[in-house]
Amino acid sequence: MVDRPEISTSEWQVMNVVWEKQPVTASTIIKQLAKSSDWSAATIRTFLHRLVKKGALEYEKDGNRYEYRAAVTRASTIKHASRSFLSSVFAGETAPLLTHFVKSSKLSAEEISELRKLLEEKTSK
Amino acid sequence: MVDRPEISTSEWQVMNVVWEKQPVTASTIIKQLAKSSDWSAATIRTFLHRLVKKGALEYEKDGNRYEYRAAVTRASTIKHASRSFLSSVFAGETAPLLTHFVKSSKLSAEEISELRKLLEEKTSK
DNA sequence: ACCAAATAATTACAGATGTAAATAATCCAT
DNA sequence: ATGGATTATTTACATCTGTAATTATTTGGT
Repeated sequence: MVDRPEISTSEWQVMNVVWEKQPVTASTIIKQLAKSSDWSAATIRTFLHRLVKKGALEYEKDGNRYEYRAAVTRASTIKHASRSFLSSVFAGETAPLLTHFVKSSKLSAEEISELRKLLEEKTSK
Repeated sequence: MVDRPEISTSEWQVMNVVWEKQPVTASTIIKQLAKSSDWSAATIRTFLHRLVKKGALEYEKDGNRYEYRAAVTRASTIKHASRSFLSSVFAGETAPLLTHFVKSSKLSAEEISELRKLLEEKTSK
């Protein structure tokens, strides 16, 4: 927890697959990412290698392949990235950030009432 | 508008000062950033130079110094950065993003009711 | 036991970024 | 007009990123 690994945007794509399917092999990840990207298999393997080096992923050998799994939780990684996004892009001001995303997003009725409930709780608290 | 300049996190610090104070000289920016960073003057001048090259800033000569001003609006730059943050960190899902930031933020009563109003409008729409 | 196939590790290389120092151009005060 | 100060431009350099290709290692099948 001392120094968090910085995850690049490409690496986030990979991490998102791992968090969803772990433990998971490289070839499964490659197959999955083929749907949403046009990276070659070699490129994705490079990302995996770098993520291991950064301490964001770890693996266990299973025959000649690796079973990858996340070494950091999605929640804590999101928290870190969000903090830094908030601080640079919105100069640390949360309300404008929320306003921006509320305005620019499509939300279902359920999502909206869920968020309103959350805000309500914050008021009384 | 063809290809948006990518603004790095350090460069965001500089842009935020420019948007707030433009038109503004390098030395004013340096003075301002001294409060929140420990960059040397040379470093900040490098950022200014790169931002001009990227087309994010422009300047007008005033004697031997420049008056910098933004060449892109804050709103459009925020929109761009937010889209890419949403897509990589929250896998494109806005509701979890909003939940995260609502939960992790301190909001004043006014801000909360403002946001609730915004959400309400979205419902009826 | 050996070979084709799969996997992982190493190497490559250009552009971006963080961080500045060195150099060149310009201006103000004397 | 000149020299010190200020500003901008150029150069530096290591690390990170995007994007692979090349090489080495392992393994399952015959």
